[in-house]
Amino acid sequence: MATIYQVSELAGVSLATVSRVMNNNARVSENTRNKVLAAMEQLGYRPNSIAQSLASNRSNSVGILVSELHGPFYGEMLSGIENECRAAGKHVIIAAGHSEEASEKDGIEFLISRSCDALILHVEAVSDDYLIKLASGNMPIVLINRFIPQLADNCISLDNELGGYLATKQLLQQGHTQLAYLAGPMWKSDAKDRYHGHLRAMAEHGLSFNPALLAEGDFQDSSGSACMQQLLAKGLPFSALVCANDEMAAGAMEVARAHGLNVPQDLSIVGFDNLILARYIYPKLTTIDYPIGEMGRMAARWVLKNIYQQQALQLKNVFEPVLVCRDSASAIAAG
Amino acid sequence: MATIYQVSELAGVSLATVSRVMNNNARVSENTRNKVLAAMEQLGYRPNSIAQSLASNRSNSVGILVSELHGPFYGEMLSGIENECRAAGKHVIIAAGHSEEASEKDGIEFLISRSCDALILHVEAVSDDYLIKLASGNMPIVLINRFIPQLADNCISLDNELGGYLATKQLLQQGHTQLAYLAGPMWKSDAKDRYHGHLRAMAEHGLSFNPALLAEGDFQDSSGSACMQQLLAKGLPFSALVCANDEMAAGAMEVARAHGLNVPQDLSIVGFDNLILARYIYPKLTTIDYPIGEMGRMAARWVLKNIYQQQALQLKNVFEPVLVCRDSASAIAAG
DNA sequence: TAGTATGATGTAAGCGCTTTCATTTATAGC
DNA sequence: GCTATAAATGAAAGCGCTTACATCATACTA
Repeated sequence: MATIYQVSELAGVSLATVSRVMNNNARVSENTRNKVLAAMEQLGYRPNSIAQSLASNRSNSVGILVSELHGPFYGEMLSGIENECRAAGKHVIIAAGHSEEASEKDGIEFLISRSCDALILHVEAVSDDYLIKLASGNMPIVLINRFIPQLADNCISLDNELGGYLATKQLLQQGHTQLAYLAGPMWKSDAKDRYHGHLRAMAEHGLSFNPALLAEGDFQDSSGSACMQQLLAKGLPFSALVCANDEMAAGAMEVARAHGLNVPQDLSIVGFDNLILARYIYPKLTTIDYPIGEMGRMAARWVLKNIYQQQALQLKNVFEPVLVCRDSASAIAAG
Repeated sequence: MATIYQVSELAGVSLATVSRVMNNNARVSENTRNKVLAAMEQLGYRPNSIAQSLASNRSNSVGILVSELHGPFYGEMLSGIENECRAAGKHVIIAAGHSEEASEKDGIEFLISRSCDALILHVEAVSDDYLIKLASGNMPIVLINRFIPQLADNCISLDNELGGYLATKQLLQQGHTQLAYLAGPMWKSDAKDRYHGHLRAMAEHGLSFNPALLAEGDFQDSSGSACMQQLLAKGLPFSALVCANDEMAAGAMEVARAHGLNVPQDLSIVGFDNLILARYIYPKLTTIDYPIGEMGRMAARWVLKNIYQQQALQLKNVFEPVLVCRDSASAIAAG
C-alpha cells in the first residue's frame, strides 16, 4: 500500500502538499494539484484513515449502538443512519448493546475508543444519569428513541403516549367498549408511555380500565401468544385488543385464531410499530406507524449539522406517530 | 482522555511497560503490573485503539460488507458475525454495498482503509475476477453466500441447487405435476442455482418444464405479486408454485388469495430462506431453511482461526439447506 | 568470584498522516 | 524596479501507541 511519502516523492512535492490536495482545504496551485493527483492515481494510493484519524483527532466516522443487529426495527434504523452518513462521506461503526447495562456501556466505551466523532445511541438498560454524565464529556451523543429532559436537544424520540392514545381511540371510535391491553415491559419508557396513552383515550371516552384485562409481555411474539392465552383463560369478554407492539400482536392473533376467534369479526387487534410483518400477517395489521428509518436519518442529520458543520439541515426532535388502518380492526358488530 | 504517558508517569514506569501490561504479551513483574493497573484505574484510562492500530498495523476489527443493513436476512447474518466476534474481543465495522458494483467496491476500499484485519463480504455486483484479485492482496477475505472455485477455501456458501431441488421435490412427492416457478433475478448465482435445482427435481420425476410457467422476479415481495398476476393471466393450470424466496412467496400468496385461490387447497406454495416472516404469514409458509445466522458465525470463525490464530476452531464451507414443512403446501386434492 | 544466562525495564524509532509556522515565490501597486 | 502583500510550498513536530534493541539487576554455574 502506497503511503503519502511515495506520492510526494513521485510528484516531487512535500508531504504537506500532498496532504493539502487530499483535504483540499488549503490552496494548492492547479499545476501542483494535478501532479499530485496523477501520482496518486499512478500508485493507486488511498489514504490510511487510521493514520488520518490519529493525526487529525477526527475519524469521519460516527458510532452507533443498537440493542440488536437483527430484527426489523434496528435494521430499518441502521439503514436510515447509514444512508444519510454515507451520502455525506461519513462512515458508521456499529456495536450491539443487547439491552444489557454492562454490554451497553462496553459498546459505548468501544465506540469512544475508536475515536468516533459522535455517537448515536439506542440504549435501554443504561441509566439517565449515566447518559447525562456521558453527554457532559467531550463525545457528542444523540439518543434515539429515548427522551431525557436534561438532554432534550440530543434526543430523537417518538411520542409514544400519543401512539397509544391513537391506537385505542381508533377502536373506541369503532364502537368497542371492552378493550384488553397487552403491554410491553413496563420498565421500558416506551412501553409505559404507550400504556399511558391507552389510559388517556379510555378516560376520555368515559371508560374505566379493567386491570384484569391487562397483560404485560416482553415485546416478543411468544409473549404475545402467552399473554393472549392468559387473557382468554380469564373468561372475561373483550372485543378488541390493543398491543404495545406488532410482534406481540402477531403472537396474540395466532392464539386467537387457534381459539376459533375470527379477526376482526370476533376480535379487533391493533399493533404498534408498523413493522414489515404487519403487512404480511393475515389479516393485515392495523397499527401505529413508527417512523424509525426516518428517525435514524434524523439522528444522522443531527450529527452532520452539529459535528460536521452542515448548517443548512433542518432538525426535528419529536416525531408523531400516525395510525395505519388495515384489516385487523373493524367496527364492532351490532348486537 | 488519559494517555499512556500519564499512566506511565503516575505508575512510575516507562511507556513500554504500560504497553506490556496492556497487551500482556511480555513478562512484567507482578508488582509493576499492579502499579500500572492501579494507575490505569485511577485515571480511567482506556487505550486509544486508533493509535494502537496505527502502531501495530493490526486493528482487532473485522470489516463486513453487506448489501443492505435492513431486511431480515442481513440482520440475521450481521448478528451472527457480531456475536462471534464480540465473544472473541474483536470488533466489527460495517458498510453497505447496495448490490451495486461501484458502491460495493467503495465499501471494500473503505474497510481496507480502516485497517481491518480481515473482510467478510456479502457482495453480488462485483465480479469473480475482482474478488480473486482482491484475495491475492494482503487483505484476507471471506465470501459469504457466494462460491468461487479458485477461492473455495474462503467461501462460506449454501448449496442453493440442493435447496431448489428439495423445495420442488416436496411438491412432487405431494402429487403435484403442474408446477410454476417464480425465479429470482437470474444474474444472481443463488437465483440461478435454485432454479437449476428445480429443473433437476422435475427431470428426475420425468416431468418436462413448461417455460410458460416461469416468471422472473427480483426477490422483492412486490415482484412476487406482479409475477403471480402474470402467471394467472396466462390461464394455464398449475397446482403448485415454487418461489425462489420467501418474500416473493408472500407477495404471490396475497395475489392468489385476491383471486379467490385458497392456499394450500387450491394452490400449494413453497418459499426459500425461512425468514421470520415465513412464520407470520398465513398460512404459515413451507420453505427451505437458509441458516444465514449460522453461516455468519462460521465466517467469523474463519477469521478467528485464520487471522487471529484460534486454531481449535472447526470450519465448514458449504451448508446444506433443509426443508421446513408448514402449512402452505399440501398433497394435491384427489381429482 | 568472575562469567553468563535470564528476566524486568527503559530508550527511542517509527506507524502514516495533519498542521503550525517559516520560507519561498508570484502578484500587484507605485 | 522595488517594496508590500498574498499565495504556494516546505520543514518538522506531533497524534498515542508498539516494538526492536539496549540496559540493568538478579540468579546461577563452574
